[in-house]
Amino acid sequence: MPPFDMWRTREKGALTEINPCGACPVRSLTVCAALEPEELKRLADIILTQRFESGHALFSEGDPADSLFNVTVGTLKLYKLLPDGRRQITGFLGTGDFLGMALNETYSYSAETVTPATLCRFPRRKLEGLLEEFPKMQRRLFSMAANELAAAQDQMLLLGRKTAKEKICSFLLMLSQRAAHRGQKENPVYVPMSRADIADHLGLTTETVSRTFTQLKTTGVVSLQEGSKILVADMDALYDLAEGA
Amino acid sequence: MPPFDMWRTREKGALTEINPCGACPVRSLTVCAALEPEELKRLADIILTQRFESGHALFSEGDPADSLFNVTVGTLKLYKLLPDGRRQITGFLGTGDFLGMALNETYSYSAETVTPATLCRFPRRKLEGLLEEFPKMQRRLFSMAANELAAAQDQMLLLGRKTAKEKICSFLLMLSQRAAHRGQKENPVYVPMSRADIADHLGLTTETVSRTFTQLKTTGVVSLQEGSKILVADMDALYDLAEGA
DNA sequence: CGATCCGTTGAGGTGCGTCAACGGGAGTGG
DNA sequence: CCACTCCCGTTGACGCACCTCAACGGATCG
Repeated sequence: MPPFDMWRTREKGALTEINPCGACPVRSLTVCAALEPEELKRLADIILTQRFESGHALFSEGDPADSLFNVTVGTLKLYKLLPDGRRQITGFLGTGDFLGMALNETYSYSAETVTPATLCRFPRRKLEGLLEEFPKMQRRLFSMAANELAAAQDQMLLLGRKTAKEKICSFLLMLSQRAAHRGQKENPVYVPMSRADIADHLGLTTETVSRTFTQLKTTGVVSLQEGSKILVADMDALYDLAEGA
Repeated sequence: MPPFDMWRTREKGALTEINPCGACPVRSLTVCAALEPEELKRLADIILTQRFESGHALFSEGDPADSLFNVTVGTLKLYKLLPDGRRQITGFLGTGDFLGMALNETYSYSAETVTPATLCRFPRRKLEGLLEEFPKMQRRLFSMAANELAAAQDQMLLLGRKTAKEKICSFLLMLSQRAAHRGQKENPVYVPMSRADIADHLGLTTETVSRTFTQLKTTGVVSLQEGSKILVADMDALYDLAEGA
């Protein structure tokens, strides 16, 4: 982390710094993992690193899609809304995740920070140019998209066919596994999002989420800890509960 | 369609022919759209064209993933199962769609024909080789994956937050729009899949699907026609009903 | 002509939503 | 420091959209 005087205000709600990609501590998790040192310099020329407070809207569904982002620190949520305000959170993103891909000229979902977060912003045109030049990066991006697609299919199974308890257990397992994948602690599970966010991700209400957590605590499967952490007492039981066994 | 004697049995349940990609009538819809004539020849060398009856399982979740497919004719379903048999159909595929992408060495979902179908089969190793050579095809595949991802997000919104009636209307609209995209009639909508398949796609039961169709018929929004076709009498009403307006 | 499958309809049950109340923590202003 | 207000999470009482179970008719097939 650079001293504060290296930061400068860039736009409302964002702090911007110049960050050399070569020194990026999370590069191995991102699209940038595919690049050689000199390619990284080219990349560093087009990106901005920005820090946002929690609850900051990066962009909304329908906005012109002229930026793409890489999460380096923090958690984000992506969501879609129905006209009457019903909301579906399609996914939570963390360190290494990439967002902002758009088919047309506008975003098809909204993105908002859940915790304070640091992101690398790529101007869309310039990134597309680099992708032409760096086929390795193209391939890396493709394999990340394939991963997201598999996760989306799991989520469809969850939303369409699982009970409330199975949904909560699957969600905790997913968080645990993703933390492990990023080299973080997999237990206790860090759960930074609110009950409302969890509900809108799992197709439930906050009340049902709360009741189900209480039930899991009562039966001794999990226990709550300081700082939005959930200790899984019986990981095997959680696996079984997640699939209805 | 070639005369029958051009077909030869290749494996149980499949008929195989040699098909020059250059003459493929649906190429513009597929991954192959990106290729030049001489590249198409290279592609033709590695593919098999196969025809399957309806209800044929192409592969199952967990099978070794050594083939990829392109749908030229017919409809398929992709699905995942829970241990107790609950099923979620993550999507229906038709002309031009691509399937079989796998992250590891095994498929993460099952695939089965809904109608008689014709597919081009690509051996995975050989296709990966060609993708290295043809970056245009790589890009085309990526944009198709991005499309699928957007569709998956729509489906999550549907599964998590829509009512039964909204689900059915959204489903009909989706079928209509996809037919239009393929240059087929968008109304009446061709609905080749069973009530059970629709239910497992929308997170409902067959009874609820049936009842909801009856309700839409009664209120004059749609009417059933011969040959699995549904005539949408009031397309605007269908749009409104699909989003709860 | 029985057997099977599929779609439809009815009657009744339930998992989760809705509505409401309450308590604790954080921020804010006096 | 307290008083006030939010916001969030929890819990209870109740209702309902959809599920479950069951019956039936039509189509297909050996």
